[in-house]
Amino acid sequence: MADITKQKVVEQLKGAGVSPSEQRIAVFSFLHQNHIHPTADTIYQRLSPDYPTLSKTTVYNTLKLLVAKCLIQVVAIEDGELRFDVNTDFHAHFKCRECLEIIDLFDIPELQCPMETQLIAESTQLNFYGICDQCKGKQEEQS
Amino acid sequence: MADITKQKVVEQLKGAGVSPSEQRIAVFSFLHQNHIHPTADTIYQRLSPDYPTLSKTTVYNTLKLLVAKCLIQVVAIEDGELRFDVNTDFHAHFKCRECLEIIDLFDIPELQCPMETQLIAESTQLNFYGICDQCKGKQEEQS
DNA sequence: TTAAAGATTTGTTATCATTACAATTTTCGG
DNA sequence: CCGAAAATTGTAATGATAACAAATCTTTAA
Repeated sequence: MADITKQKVVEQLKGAGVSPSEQRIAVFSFLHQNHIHPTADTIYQRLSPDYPTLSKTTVYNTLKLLVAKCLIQVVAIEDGELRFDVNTDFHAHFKCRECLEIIDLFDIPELQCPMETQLIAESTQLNFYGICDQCKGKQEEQS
Repeated sequence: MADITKQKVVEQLKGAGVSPSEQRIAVFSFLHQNHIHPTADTIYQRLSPDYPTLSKTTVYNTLKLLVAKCLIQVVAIEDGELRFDVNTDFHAHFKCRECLEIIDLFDIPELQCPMETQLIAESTQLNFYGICDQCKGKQEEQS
């Protein structure tokens, strides 16, 4: 699971001009090690046991800072909650309406606005909604 | 601005099995006549003068119903507020970070999940974020 | 080393979109 | 015209996020 060392995380933070506090290291490491597109609350819940003094406000502040420094990406796939992704390269997401999990889809070429519009996209979100294979299988069993 | 008659709106509602109350006609007509991807609150604010007894809950209920009946589409382009669109055909959206307006982009072919994933998208959202031509022009003037 | 300045974290409170809910009003079949 | 079902309404609840000020930690300069 630990696909990145604490060293590397600290280096990335410093490289972006973010002083590497324990809390920031914890949040950023969590995202590096858990590619589950978590919400701020999920991050808070999962880190709390190991960082008992951690505040939810700090999680929100840290996430906002990491987004501003382009170290992570916001995934606005569902209203009412933001999700976060360490992978800042363009890729699409598929959200299953049953298990609510989000699946990364990488083999999609980066999209641009139609040329005649002259619009330049600074970022792009491509979201698919449906039912994943596992959940589809379960439903077919029952019928 | 009135690009559709009340008659047509009523027909569409009935056709989808929605009884055409005054409030539902008002909300659906507003969306037909104002392609501004409004939020529930905007719809409520704009209709209130003409429908003084209208309740915001009714606006939310109606929007949810129209979405369920596939008469309108949800545009989840920004967290914290849902927007609504009478155009249920696939098209992309561009949100300007300055004026916050949403521009429709039609000349984009409908996207599918990569074949090898076996995933089938029931709906798709393609959102671009950047700065529109007007706002870009204003910024260049000042510098 | 030390003290002030600055940065960071924290807990509480506020905000805002949306939903839940129960009461009231409207609609419609008999 | 009456009563059941549907629709609407207002209020209260929820839940994610932001604002804010106090507390703590870190850094810098004397």
